[in-house]
Amino acid sequence: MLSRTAEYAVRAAIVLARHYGERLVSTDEIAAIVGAPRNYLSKTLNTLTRRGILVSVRGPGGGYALAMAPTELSIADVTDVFDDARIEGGRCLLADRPCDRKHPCGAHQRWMEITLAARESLVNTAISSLTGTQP
Amino acid sequence: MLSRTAEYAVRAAIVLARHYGERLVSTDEIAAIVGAPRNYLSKTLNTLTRRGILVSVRGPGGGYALAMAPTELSIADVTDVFDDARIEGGRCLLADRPCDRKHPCGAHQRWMEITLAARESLVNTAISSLTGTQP
DNA sequence: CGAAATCATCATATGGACATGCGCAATTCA
DNA sequence: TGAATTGCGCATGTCCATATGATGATTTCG
Repeated sequence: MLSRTAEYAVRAAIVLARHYGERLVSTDEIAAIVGAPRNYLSKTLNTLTRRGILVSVRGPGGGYALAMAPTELSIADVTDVFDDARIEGGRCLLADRPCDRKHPCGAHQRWMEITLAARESLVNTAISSLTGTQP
Repeated sequence: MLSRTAEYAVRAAIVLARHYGERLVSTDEIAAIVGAPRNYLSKTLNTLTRRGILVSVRGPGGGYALAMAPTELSIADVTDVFDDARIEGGRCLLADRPCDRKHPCGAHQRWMEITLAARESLVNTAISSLTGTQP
C-alpha cells in the first residue's frame, strides 16, 4: 500500500509527534525505533525537512522535530512526498482511448471512486491519531 | 496503488469481460488494447490461467477467456495474484515492539481501519462494474 | 501431413527502489 | 580553539519488478 520509504517517513513522523514541543530526536534514535537503516532514513528525513514538514538542528543535542502540530499534519502530507500521488489524468484504466472527465470510459467513474476512497483515509487522518498517547 | 503488473491484469480482465460468453481474445489483441508489452503480458495471463481465473485455448482461433462470469470476479481476486495482500501480522506500524490484536500499539487500530478500507473497495467491486457496457 | 497460429517458457537485460559506506559541514561545549 | 556530536550529501552496491527476445509445445486447417 505504501512504499517502504513512505512507511519509514510515517513512522518517523509518529515518533516525532510523541515528542512534539518537548525535545529534538536524532536520526540514530529514530532509526532504532522505526527499524530503518540509519543512512537511508537520514536521506528520507532530509527530504521531509526540505519540504517543510520537519525542522532540523545540527550539532550536539540536535536532531529533528515536526515543523507543525501533529494534529495539523495528515498522513497524506507525509506519504505524498515519496509516493507519487497524482491521480492519473488523461490516461484511463481501460487504455483503449483517451479518457477524462468529459469523455470518461466505462470504468472511469468507478475506478476514481475506488482510488479516491483509499486516498481519502490518508488525507483525513492526522499523525496525532496514530501516536496512541493523545487525542 | 497497484503494481503495474496487477493493473495490466485488471485491464485484461475488463477486456475479457466485454467478450465473455462471446469469443476468445488473443494475447496480441489484449496487449494492444491495454498497452502492455506482449511477452510480459503473456506471462501475466499465464499466471492468471494457472490460478483458475482465466482459461486458455491454443492454436489458431485460440486465446483467453474469463473462467467465470465477470459479475462473480472481484478486482481483489485479480490483484491478489500479483500484489501480496496479506495484512502484516505481528509487525506494527510503529515497530517499536511486537504488535498484534492482543497487544495493539497506539496506531494499530487506526492503521488497520485505513488499510482495510482501501482493500474493501477492491473486494466489493466486480470486474463487470468496470466494463461500462453491462450492469 | 505440414504450415500457420497461438499459448508456454526460458534466458537475459534494465531501471529504479532500497541500502551501505565514507567524508564534509555545522554546531556545541569544555 | 579543538574535539565531539550531529545533520548533509555523494558514490557505490544489491535486488526485484519490469521488460525483451528467442524457442518450444499444442492445436487448427488446407
